[in-house]
Amino acid sequence: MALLKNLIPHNSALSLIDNSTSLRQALQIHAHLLTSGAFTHDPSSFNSFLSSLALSSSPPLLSYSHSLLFTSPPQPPSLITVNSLIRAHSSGPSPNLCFSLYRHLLSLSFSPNHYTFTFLLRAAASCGGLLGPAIHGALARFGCDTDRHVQSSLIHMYSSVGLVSHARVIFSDIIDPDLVTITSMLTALAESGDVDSAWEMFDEMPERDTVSWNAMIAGYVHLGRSKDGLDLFGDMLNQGAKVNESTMVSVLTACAHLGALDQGTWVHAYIQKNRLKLNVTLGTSLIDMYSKCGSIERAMKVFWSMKEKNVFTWNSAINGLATNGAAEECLKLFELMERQGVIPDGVTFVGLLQGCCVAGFVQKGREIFSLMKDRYRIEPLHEHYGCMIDLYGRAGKLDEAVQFIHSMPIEPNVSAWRTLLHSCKMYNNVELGEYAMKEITNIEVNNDGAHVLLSNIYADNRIWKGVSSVRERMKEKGLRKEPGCSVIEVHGVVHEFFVRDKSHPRYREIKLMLGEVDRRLRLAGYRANTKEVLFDIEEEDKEDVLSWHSEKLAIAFGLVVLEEGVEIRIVKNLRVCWDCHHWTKFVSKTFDRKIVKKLYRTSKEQNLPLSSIHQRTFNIDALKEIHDSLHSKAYFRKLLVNSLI
DNA sequence: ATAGGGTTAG
Repeated sequence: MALLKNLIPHNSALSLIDNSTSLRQALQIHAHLLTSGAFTHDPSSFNSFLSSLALSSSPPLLSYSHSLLFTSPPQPPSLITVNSLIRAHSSGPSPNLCFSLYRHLLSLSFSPNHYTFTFLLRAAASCGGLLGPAIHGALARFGCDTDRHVQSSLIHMYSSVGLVSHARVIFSDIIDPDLVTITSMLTALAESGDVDSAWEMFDEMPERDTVSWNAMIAGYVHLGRSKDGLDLFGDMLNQGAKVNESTMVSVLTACAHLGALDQGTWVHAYIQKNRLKLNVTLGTSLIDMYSKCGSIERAMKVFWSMKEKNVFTWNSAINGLATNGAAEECLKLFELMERQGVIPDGVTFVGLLQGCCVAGFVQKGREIFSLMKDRYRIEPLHEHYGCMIDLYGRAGKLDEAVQFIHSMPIEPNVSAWRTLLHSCKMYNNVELGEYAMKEITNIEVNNDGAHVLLSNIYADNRIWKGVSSVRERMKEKGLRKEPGCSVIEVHGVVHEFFVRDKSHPRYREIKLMLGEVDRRLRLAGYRANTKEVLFDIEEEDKEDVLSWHSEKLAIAFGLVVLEEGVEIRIVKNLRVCWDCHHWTKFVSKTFDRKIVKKLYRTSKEQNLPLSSIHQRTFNIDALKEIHDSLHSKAYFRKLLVNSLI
């Protein structure tokens, strides 16, 4: 035994500790260090031991290290040791422990330093709490407010608690801001919604690195300006900036929002070609991109290939299956998730409930809802209640939907009533629709979507008085229907069409194609259904109103430019009207095309067009080329050059 | 024997 002790000097014992070390192993190492006399021989080694445990990024070891601080140590802890513990907690599961450690540190009569405060600020940012300003005061007292690391952490903290103006003040006090502080300010601006100011800052930066590019791209993508994000990514490659995993995550998110499968596929190939590490986050983004672009098979292929998965990964797959109509598989995957001991969260249940909803599994949906509350102790949020209302509503169980709303322990929000209103539209229930509308206007007077829905319900039931009175009301309130917008990606380029949009450079061909479609559909027995048109008619010229809907323009464009047999994928911001749905089915059959439509809309994007620029025509030949020869930056550059033509 | 900015799901 004595021999063994000599064989393992304590510094190698410490280097044994990493995040795979179990608590049991840590205890053994601790015992070894104690019995070998390491701590008495070299008192500072106790501090090293505590730090190693804290920095192992393993929560149990961190707790153990934390508790040892309060036993009678062979030597008082050093400032560095306490700092290490604070640092570990700041990015660990309980960041609020940082603050009690800080008090402990003061009670030991230490003076906290810059290190201490950067960690504390990080903790305050992630707690989202009110402690940030207090820490700001404290660090000023200790004279740490001129330290760059502290300054950028302050900006980050104020931004994360929603106080951009404070972040601005900090920034303006920095005499000579560097790359990092500018990036941190840029991010703060973007997160506050002021992406244009962020851009200004980015544009004027004397130098940029990968992180600043990433911050700007992410800023656009988060605000729903995905197309701008992709364009900026193009610029990034063009300028030869180094791209990394984070870049790709944002770019894939943009592709997912735009339904840009070709670009997403290109990014996937780029990742492989450039040996970027397919970490959990990146893998999850890929799953999400593929499933949002309608390619659930490829999404699941990525899912199964991933060795490490977290709850995000599972949620993306479950959600993808649900929204792609694979409810059975979605429920099966959830069972597997449970068997593998992954704890589901609220988002998991949104996916599961949506799966049940589209498949019409009412009873299963009820069970899932109870499982969430009773077994997993997850308090349902508006989203979950919304799914349940939709579940009943779509299944035609309107009474149950209403009862469910009335039994909600939280105040139903606008979207709860709107979901009900939507079911009323599906099942022609005027009376209940009026009731839902009343509730909606009690909460929010100006809801354009709800007005349009109610008007359509009246129109369906030929209650013209109702139609005109809703229209009147909208006019009074100055409400306008949000313009419909559809995007289609063709050979890696996103094209955007608004309702009644004539601005596309190939509009003539589109119009001709619409005529051709019209002719062939008539032969096939299609008759336009005008009952949902009424809303648009007053601003309309005599031309065929229905053919102006944005998805028809987009599909016609797809027919013009896409090779035969290539599927047409459309992403739309508003509900697809009955006629368009019907029309699409006919086109799909008559032209023998697979057509996939997705509804995509986030609250952030509500009043924004899906992008600001369209009409860019890249000249790529076929998707397979993307896989074969185009794995390089040069390829993307080529796209951009072509786009300028 | 410790620092700052960027990345995922509804």
